[in-house]
Amino acid sequence: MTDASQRPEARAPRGFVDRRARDVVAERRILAAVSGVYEQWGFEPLETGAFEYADALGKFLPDADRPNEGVFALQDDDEQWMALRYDLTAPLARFAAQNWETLPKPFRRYAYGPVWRNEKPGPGRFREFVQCDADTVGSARPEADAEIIAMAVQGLEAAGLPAGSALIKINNRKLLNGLMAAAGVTEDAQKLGVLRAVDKLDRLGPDGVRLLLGEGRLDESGAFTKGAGLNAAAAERVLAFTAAGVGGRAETIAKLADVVGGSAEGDEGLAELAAIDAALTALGVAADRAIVDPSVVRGLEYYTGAVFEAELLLQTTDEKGQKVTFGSIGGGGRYDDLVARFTGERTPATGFSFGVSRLAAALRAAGRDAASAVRGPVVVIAFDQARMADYFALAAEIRAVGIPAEVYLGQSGMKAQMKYADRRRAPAAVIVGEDELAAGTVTIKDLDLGRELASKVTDNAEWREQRPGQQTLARAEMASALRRILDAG
RNA sequence: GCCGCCCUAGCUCAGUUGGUUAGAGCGCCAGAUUGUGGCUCUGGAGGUCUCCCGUUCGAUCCGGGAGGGCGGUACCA
Repeated sequence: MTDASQRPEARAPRGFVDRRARDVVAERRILAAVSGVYEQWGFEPLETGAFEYADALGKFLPDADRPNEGVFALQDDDEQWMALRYDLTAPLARFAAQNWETLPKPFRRYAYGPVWRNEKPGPGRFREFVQCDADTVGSARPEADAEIIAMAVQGLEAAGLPAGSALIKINNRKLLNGLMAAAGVTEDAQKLGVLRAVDKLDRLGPDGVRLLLGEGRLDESGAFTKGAGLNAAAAERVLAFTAAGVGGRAETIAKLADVVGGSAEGDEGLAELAAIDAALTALGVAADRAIVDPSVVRGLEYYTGAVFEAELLLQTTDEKGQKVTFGSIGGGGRYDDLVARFTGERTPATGFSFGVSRLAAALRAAGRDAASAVRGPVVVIAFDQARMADYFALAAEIRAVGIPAEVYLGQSGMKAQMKYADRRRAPAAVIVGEDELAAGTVTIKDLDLGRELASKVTDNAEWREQRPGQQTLARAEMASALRRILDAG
């Protein structure tokens, strides 16, 4: 035995979670359903490695001083920095650039897998999480955006979200760019400041955003956030723009034309939105599934045109009775410059990604995971260490009819074995001792039924006498009896 | 990253105005119960009171630092 002070503490690194059967099964179901939809739309699966060379991942280049800023990075034996991918878009851009010659173009692929971010974890925010992503590389058509949106709607519903509980909000960066150009904002840093301010609209409201568009904002904790430095008139124009969303897509687009029309870039964005609207309508996606919302901007720099965000409309209460709004569950947009980083050639691309465990949490809140309670196998009680061969034969017989089964392999007595079966959430325990062996019978205990019956019995002697949920029958009838128990459950 | 609050058993928390053996409930293990998960009773295991340094005759308690957690804020490719 090692000295206690030398023993490692059994704990997972912060921001990394262990997921047990219930969560694993739920996420697998989501991925299977969404993959099915994506493949039906002609998107092929693609898997790339967890590591990329750091320079391929984008602007956060690890340097010797701060190699792990934002990403988990390490140096290969040839001294090159490599880093765990932080999303699935950057690896796609790298893959597309590397294989561009031989790929069918436009290239349509979906991917899912873990991504890693080296940043402060929070509630519902981890340093490792699973993303699912679909992109079209090599098509500048607005229809490519529309198709991604329509497919996302269908994918989320296939995963189990109740129809209409998610809404895709669509906007176009070119509108805001046109607006800012008209207001005399040309500097990139200031543009980014405007985007970030607008991105906080849902949290801070118009008044908070007005401060951030101007000089800056002092929050409750006393921290000051520097604003984008717009003059009052320009700030009001931006706010008016973000508030221009109305019901229907076409109506919103018409209204936006009044606000941003006239600038070349703004008109381009309007034309793209109109084309997306037309394609969505043709694809059968109505305004109850996807709307145009000018307040959606997404904080990321690399989007060049259409941007979209999937918002959950579900509102539920958590275990403390607090109201919980799920909010954004995924997003995406058009990024026409990402592949060009490698090839030097502008390659239009658009995509959508969502967090798989976040969607799983949403489904749970929506009460859509009832069926995912994970059952254990039928447990064959190991009564007598000398009769293991008999128990294995029983278990094999049960498996042969398609029911998961296992023989208890611990050392404990029968009481502990029953407890084990209970904890495994086994539907039934199979008990074969001396009596049953001699009589050619098996005793089967329906654990769910037993639990229910036992709750009504308070007297111990009576409980022992009743053996609730238990039946003894000929061995030949074992499989069909178990089948009945499973079907009833 | 910045600001605030917090850290005592596996979990939720008492407690010591600085004093010798730190508690409860739940959970866990076992027995009562020839071969039965529940109930009841009995017993048991489990803690360097987050860590390090300082003050003190003496620190889980006071001071400083570190780590971790929670909330806000920033960032989020």
